[in-house]
Amino acid sequence: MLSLDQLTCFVALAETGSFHGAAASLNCSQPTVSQRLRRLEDGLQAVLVHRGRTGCDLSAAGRRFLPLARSILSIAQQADDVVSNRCVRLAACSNIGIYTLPPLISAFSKTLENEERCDLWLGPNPDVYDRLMNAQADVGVMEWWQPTEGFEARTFAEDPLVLIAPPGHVLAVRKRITRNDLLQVPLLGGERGTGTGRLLRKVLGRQADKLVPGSSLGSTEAVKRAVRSGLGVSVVLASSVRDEVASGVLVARPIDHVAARKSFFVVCRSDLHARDLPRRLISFLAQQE
Amino acid sequence: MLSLDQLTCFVALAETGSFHGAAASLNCSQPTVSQRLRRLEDGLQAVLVHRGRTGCDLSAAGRRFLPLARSILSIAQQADDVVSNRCVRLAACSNIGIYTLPPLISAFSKTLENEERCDLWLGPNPDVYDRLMNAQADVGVMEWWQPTEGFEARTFAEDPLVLIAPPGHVLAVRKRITRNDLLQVPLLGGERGTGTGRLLRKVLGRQADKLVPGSSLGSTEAVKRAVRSGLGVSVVLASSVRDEVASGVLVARPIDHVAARKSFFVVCRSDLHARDLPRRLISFLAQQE
DNA sequence: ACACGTTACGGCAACCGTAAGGATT
DNA sequence: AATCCTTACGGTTGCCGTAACGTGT
Repeated sequence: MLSLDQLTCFVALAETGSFHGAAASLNCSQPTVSQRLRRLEDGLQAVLVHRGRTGCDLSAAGRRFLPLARSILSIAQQADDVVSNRCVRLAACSNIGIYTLPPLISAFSKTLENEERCDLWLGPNPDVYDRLMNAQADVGVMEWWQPTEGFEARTFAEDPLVLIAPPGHVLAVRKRITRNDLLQVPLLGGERGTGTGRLLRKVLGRQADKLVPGSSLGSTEAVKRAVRSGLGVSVVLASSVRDEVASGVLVARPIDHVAARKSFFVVCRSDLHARDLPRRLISFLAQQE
Repeated sequence: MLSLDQLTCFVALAETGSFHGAAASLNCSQPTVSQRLRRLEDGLQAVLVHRGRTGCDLSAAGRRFLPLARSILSIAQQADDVVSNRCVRLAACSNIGIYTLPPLISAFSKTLENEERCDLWLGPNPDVYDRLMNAQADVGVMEWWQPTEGFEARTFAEDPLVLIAPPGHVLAVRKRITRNDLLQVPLLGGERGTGTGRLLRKVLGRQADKLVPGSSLGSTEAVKRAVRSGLGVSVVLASSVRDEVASGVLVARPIDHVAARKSFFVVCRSDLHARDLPRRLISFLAQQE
């Protein structure tokens, strides 16, 4: 029966390339290494390591097995941190996770005790939801949220939306942008199915149909590149173009509309205590707002 | 020290909701369940299960731990199959994996002995490459391949490219489609960065610039839907529209050009034996060609 | 009295380290 | 002779099952 000692031993053996080396790195006697590997091989009914006089190397089966062994050990490693709540596992989606969250997490990490960690995972919104449900994440940061028994969500207002244009563009010199302005220029990005697209449609109402079709670029990075190349203008979150605006390759202009801010949800289980790491993270985010 | 028995026990406990139930499902005595869980909790230094008189339920730490326990057990389960080569792990990318491979795999599975399996994983081309390198996949099916020490690749010719149009379209009644035809109609999809787009550019040469821009729809499914709605025509792999052509919602026409076939690579480690499952899979694919 | 989980204890098997053995350079 | 892995053996520990115990319904 597969044991963690056996796996550790096998991995050490693969890394050091010798039984003596493995024994040294594991602080145990060398026959113990032999025995552990033997039991492992007996259990799996396969030869994992070819013993040569000058060290040893993995068999084909051993090579296939190595990544599995590493995975198991890595998860077992996580276990300690996860049960003792020394680690907040944050799952976030798309733009929020890419642009807004990193600096906040970085700041939050500085407030942590020793041994405490904060892990960020990025993925599409439905996957974030799944991770919360499966307890693979402690906190979810999402563009939409379906109220769910046992969980609570807090709404945060994100950066305002801004219009971006290449320097020298007609709209780049205006102080502010109105709804009508948006409808009169070809707008890149903002396709259906993205958070920004959904918000744009809400701001523009029925007139949203006038948005130039066929301009689905898929990612904010693609949109930024397209605008820089002079293909048109677009509407994105202010924080996503901070660098480009600072360096002058893009111009950003605020948009005249109250709803022109995107909000996001921060979700966690409702049975957490106030001193738990996930709650402390959420409080921290609330303070920063 | 975390053992698999302890994990199995914990999962059974979570599923049955009682120590007796777990003991029954594990075919062991009930005090053994108590003991295993006790050791597990001691090892993790946390209470995982709240004992009540009427069954028991997981603590917060227990809920966080459950998915980790399941992951470890699931990987450990795979281990047997993987080392004994009773399981080919196939990693494939995009369209090939979605449209071309499933029927082939289904046919191959019928030739397998008892207890043998074939797992398919889908992801972007670079991830397929990574999986091969990390030995997380035995066979890779890819759109491009960078020759790599220790691996060998075989080239396969895939289905021809066809032009698809809605029934009644001007091009839908033509027998064959020429290069010039392609340049004179708005073409949906085929954006840069996709395999089809790359091939189209190769077929059309410098004239590829005439392709209608801004029509990046992201997925073949999106392209098919757009064509069905009458937004335009497109070029896709024949096998990806087999169903739609059969049911009459789309019309497919062959394209007059020798290079209008996409090729893909099937890759495996070069140190495999002929009777190994991955080699048998590759031979099978070669026969079907 | 019953249902459910814990504690107590005897026996077996697993595991480790020391020491000796075998093979190759 | 030296290096490297394997085998052999004794002692300790861990783990299981039976049996007895405590406690709520």
